[in-house]
Amino acid sequence: MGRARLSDVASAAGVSAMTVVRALREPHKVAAATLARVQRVLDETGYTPNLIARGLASNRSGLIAAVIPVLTNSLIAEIMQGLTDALVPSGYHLLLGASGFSAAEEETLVRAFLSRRIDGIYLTGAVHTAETVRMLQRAAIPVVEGGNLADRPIDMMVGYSNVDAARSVTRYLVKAGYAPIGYIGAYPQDNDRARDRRHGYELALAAARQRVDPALCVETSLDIDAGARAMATLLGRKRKLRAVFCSADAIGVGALYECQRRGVAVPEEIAIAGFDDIPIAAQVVPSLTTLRVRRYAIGQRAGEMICDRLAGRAIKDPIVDTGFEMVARDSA
Amino acid sequence: MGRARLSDVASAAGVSAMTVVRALREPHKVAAATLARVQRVLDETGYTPNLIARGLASNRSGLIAAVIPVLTNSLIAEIMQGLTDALVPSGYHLLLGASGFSAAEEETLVRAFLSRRIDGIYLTGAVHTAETVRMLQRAAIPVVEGGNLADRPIDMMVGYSNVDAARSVTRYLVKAGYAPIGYIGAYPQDNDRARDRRHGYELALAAARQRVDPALCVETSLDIDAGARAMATLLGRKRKLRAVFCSADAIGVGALYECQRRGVAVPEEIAIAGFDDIPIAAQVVPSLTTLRVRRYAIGQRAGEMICDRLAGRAIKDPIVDTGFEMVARDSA
DNA sequence: CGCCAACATGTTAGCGCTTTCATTTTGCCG
DNA sequence: CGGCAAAATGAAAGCGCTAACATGTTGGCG
Repeated sequence: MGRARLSDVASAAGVSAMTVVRALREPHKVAAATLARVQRVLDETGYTPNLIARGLASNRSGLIAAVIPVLTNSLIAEIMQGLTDALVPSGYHLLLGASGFSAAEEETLVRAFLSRRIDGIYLTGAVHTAETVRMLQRAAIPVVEGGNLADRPIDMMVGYSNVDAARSVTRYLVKAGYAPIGYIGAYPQDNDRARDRRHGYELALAAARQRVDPALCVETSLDIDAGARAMATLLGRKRKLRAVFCSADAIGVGALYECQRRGVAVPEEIAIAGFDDIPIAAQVVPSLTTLRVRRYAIGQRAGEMICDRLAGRAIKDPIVDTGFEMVARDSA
Repeated sequence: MGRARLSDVASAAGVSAMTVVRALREPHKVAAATLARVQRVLDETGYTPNLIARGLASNRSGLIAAVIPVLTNSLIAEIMQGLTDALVPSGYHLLLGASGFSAAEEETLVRAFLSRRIDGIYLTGAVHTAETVRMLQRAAIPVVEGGNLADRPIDMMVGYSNVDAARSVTRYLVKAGYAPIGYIGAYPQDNDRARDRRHGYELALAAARQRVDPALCVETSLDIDAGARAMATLLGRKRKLRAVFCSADAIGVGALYECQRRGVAVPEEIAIAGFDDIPIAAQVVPSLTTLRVRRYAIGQRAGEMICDRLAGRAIKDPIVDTGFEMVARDSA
């Protein structure tokens, strides 16, 4: 590995470089005897093509980048797993960058990745800096924005409507007769998904002619502890509260635990609904009512779209809605 | 981006390519007036170096690969976050591959990554195919095996002893007076960590002169559901059982829930100890006694070691033990 | 048995950068 | 103010591959 070059193989086999290339990529175009000879040298030398040189000559790196907020979010990780699973069979590899929820950091990463002449890119969410968008358009590579749907994608988009999904969950609580319904969600800065979920919550309340009470809404970070603290805050406000929509299951589970610790019965005193259907949601007692989203499919579809475009296949629809479904359980 | 070449910038600024390169990388070696002129052209054209061409010419890709079993394991994701955080400031980027717990698939990925002329690589665990090891040694790049400690690393190694860690947890149960102590762990195929943890469990029992009863040991997959089912299996065997060591918190939490559902009091009737200290371990009721490992630090340290080596800095010790600590909570 | 497809193979010219060495210019001192 | 070291700049030769075109070699048929 590493040492032998194409030309080494060629001269060892007594042929030209092109013949080796053909033996590698279009064996049927090479005479059987030649093929066998080249094949043998290939095996002996353990030749591995230098993809850097190939990239320079062919102007394709074979690299697909993905910029995600953090690697440690298991929901995003599922999308990435789908993405890489779709990419690798076509010979592409995944270049991963973490932006830490910062659009500026995302821009820095995108710039660096374009320097590497990536063939395509996956971005999380639909909100990016103007410069990010400009660079990507100028690069004219396949771009998929994933995890949310919006009106004007840079190029392609696959996900679901966070507004509609959050509205569905909230409507579910409304129809179950709960009122008033509070909200615990993630901080919305630099994060269109969080913002959209809150928006969906508000739309559902408005449709039901319930008023949005700011005192019943808390925004916090996205983990179990934070969910527990937020629930404590809400309960501490001594306002009437019958149900809470948590814009992420991690938060919902934390809220549930906080209720347990305080002896608040769920759903009898306070109903809780989450969002995401993480594995633990089905296991907690009471099990968490939530909304399921097809995360792996999002990544996989995104990967397919990028591969299709790079292979010159037409994309039927640049915006793919992967949908969602309510999962009614015991907590609401 | 993408259009302007180094030579374009050079001719626009009326200098040679080399001067532009120096302006970019060693500005102090360029006369102030020239520097300003080049700088202006650089800004105007928005020049971005083509890292593929650089890679070919300099024989360094700037890419560090990591091969992990799956992206969706949040523990591994934390390691990856540490890794990328350590790499990016030095200008390296993370190329990620998922082997699906298969050593053969790992080998395929390593081969492909070597084709891309990666500058370094992180591998999960200490067990790899002979061919993987051979290729890596031949490539002579920094290699870090992470997440476990073993005797003969390919190159460098950072992690903790899964044997010792599992022994610590089991010993904790022994000292608390529980007996007999059962075991629920992950399938050990192609996974040295799982194997080592079971080994640690057995060593601790042996040290305490308790016998290892195969009927009290279950191996399963690594998630909450599986943990619950495994606990059900164990309870269904109608053997005396006082405590269970679960080789992963996901399994432990599942086991805990199964006990709750069956009305088995934890820790009064059965004590449960986990491994990993995932976020939810502190939140479940009763909170899970477990063992904490410095995952982010493992990735970060691995990244630093790779960067150090590539920068020509000496590595004091090629094997770094990041240690572990018992976290005593309520479940055992 | 000669000729032309169809097949098989080779040649040439880069891709955009870095590396190495060569050359020119400047500054300083006796 | 000549000469030399140091500073500033440039020229040439690839890195290992691919793309596009060119050439050579068969075999089948009239």
